[in-house]
Amino acid sequence: MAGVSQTTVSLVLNNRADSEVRIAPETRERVLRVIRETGYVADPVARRLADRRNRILGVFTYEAVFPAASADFYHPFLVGIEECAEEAGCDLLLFTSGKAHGGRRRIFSEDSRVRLADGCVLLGRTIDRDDLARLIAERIPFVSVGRRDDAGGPVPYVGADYPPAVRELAERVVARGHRRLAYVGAGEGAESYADRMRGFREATAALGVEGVHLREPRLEDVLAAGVTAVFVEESADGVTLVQAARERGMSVPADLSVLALGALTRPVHIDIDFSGFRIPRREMGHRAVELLTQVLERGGTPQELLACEPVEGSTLAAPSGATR
Amino acid sequence: MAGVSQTTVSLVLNNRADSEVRIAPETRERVLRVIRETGYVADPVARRLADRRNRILGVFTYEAVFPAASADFYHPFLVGIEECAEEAGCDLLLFTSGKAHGGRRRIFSEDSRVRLADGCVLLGRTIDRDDLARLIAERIPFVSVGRRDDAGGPVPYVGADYPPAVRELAERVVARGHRRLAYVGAGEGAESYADRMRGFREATAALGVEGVHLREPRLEDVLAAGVTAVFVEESADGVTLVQAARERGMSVPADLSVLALGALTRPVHIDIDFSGFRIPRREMGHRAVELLTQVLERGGTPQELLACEPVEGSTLAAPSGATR
DNA sequence: CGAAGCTGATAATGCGCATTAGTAGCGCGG
DNA sequence: CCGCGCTACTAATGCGCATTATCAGCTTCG
Repeated sequence: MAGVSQTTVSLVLNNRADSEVRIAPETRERVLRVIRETGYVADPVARRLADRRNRILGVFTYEAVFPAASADFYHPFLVGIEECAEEAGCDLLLFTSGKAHGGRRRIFSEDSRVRLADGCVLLGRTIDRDDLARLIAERIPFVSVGRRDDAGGPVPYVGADYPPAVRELAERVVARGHRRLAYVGAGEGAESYADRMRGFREATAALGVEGVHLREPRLEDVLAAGVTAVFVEESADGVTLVQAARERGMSVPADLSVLALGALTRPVHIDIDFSGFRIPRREMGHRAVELLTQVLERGGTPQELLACEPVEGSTLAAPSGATR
Repeated sequence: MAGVSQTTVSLVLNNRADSEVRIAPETRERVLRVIRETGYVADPVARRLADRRNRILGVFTYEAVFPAASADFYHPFLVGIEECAEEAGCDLLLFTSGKAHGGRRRIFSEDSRVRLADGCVLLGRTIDRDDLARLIAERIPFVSVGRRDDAGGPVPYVGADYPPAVRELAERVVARGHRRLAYVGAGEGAESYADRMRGFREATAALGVEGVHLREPRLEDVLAAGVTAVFVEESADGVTLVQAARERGMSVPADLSVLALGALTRPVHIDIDFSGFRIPRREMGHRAVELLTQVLERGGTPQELLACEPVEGSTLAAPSGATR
């Protein structure tokens, strides 16, 4: 329509004005006019095929992203991710098609589309080690939200810095007079759990107080252990304990302090203002995309830990028989 | 690696067993083995370029999808969309890159990527008419969530059926003894607003009662109009009115009934159990994707309205001076 | 006045796949 | 022993773009 070759259109479209390439102003204008009139837009697919870049960032989650179940937990990450993607002028591709394979989503499924994106962000409490190893081996650019142990090589991530957060929390707790603390939760499995547990162990050791590990949120166990403050890995467990305590006529935090370590991945009606700390979820999502774009441009394997913000809350008090 | 041509690999990969194509079992097995060993996956981009189909559905929203502001409102739609996309084995592409152009996102921006997806779902209270017209003109498959007026042709959509919902609600209200009702809100601009208003007008006419239209949620205006029941287009306005009424010493619903017409697009701390109806948001999202896949296969311009479910709530009562 | 230099554009190529049009190899009938 | 019909593959082509190499037309300079 403009009487020029496809090459010229491509040149004009991409606004190439290098010294290498020259386009007469009038020709350029003519092409632009036709583009405006027809509203032509280059097919992003072909574009991507040709220049191996499409400004699409993939987002892979092991759990469904939206479903109410874990929505409250994942939502903030996504807010950060979308925020940064918009700033970077990228679209987001949600890998929702990875049919649950054996009850669990896998990145590399039958007909994986990971490669469609320039790179991707991984979200989830745990991520399949084999998938991680393969991402690294195949040099697919990605950044994990949440620290990950090496998987056949260092994994790029943006995590929450749990150990210091748990330590500081423990200091606050011990400063209130508590001497026997408990950690409730698995303390392993996911890196985030292991990190919390590590912080707990380090803290009790450094502060010279007792540290008990209980896998299940059973109040009897807590009481039997003579513990006055409980660190719950999952806030949902905290809710369980608080309710059990109240039913038993105990008062929180007067008779038992409960500290939440940030996570709330299980759906639960919660109206308890837990003392503990806040995982900087939005910031993590945002930073993950930032690092991903950086990886795409310059490569590398960035690893960052973001600090958790202490939350005063109302479930921490001095132990009942405290003698300051 | 398998000693066969690219064509053969393609054939095996796509599991083509037509009568047209034949592959010796042993050859097929050999290729499959190599595929398993190397973990090869076909590049979805090239695939899309070659067969013009990539099982990616675009989602365009005029407001940011996740941000807390309107999150509570859009979230349910997305839940439904993701749900159905997963069932259909499609990935979702969120067009987040449509930089706010004049404060508002546009589908066809500088470098639009709409075409990357097989088709797309549109979300938002209002959608630019020109964008709609262009989608139709360019035959880009799409389905709008929310009814839309024609835009140079019929628009495919899944909407909420407001008129009957508002009428039924009005009947409940009138049955309680109310004779002077008010509609608070724009009543125009977006189709969803116009539809509510239409239902309101039809209802008051059919029921033979007074129907006042107030654009702003000002309690004085409501009282001045001698109205006993208010239909609020936006729940946020309902909150405003209820608070104003309470500050004035009035009781809701004893002194004033407030009916919410489903929408809550503005962020507001709400703990009022409004009487009114529920927009089937999740269902709309789900159905939109369903229709989109249908359009992709067979074409057409489906238009559907889903019923709103009545919500009993606690802001509807007989008017104070009711004489049944 | 011919060659070198520059300008402004184009033909050709490749990206990784699906698809179409063949084409070897082989058994079999005549 | 030639040709026909099958089977089981492969060569070639196109998708829509970015990129590279190339080229035609003009200036300018010696």
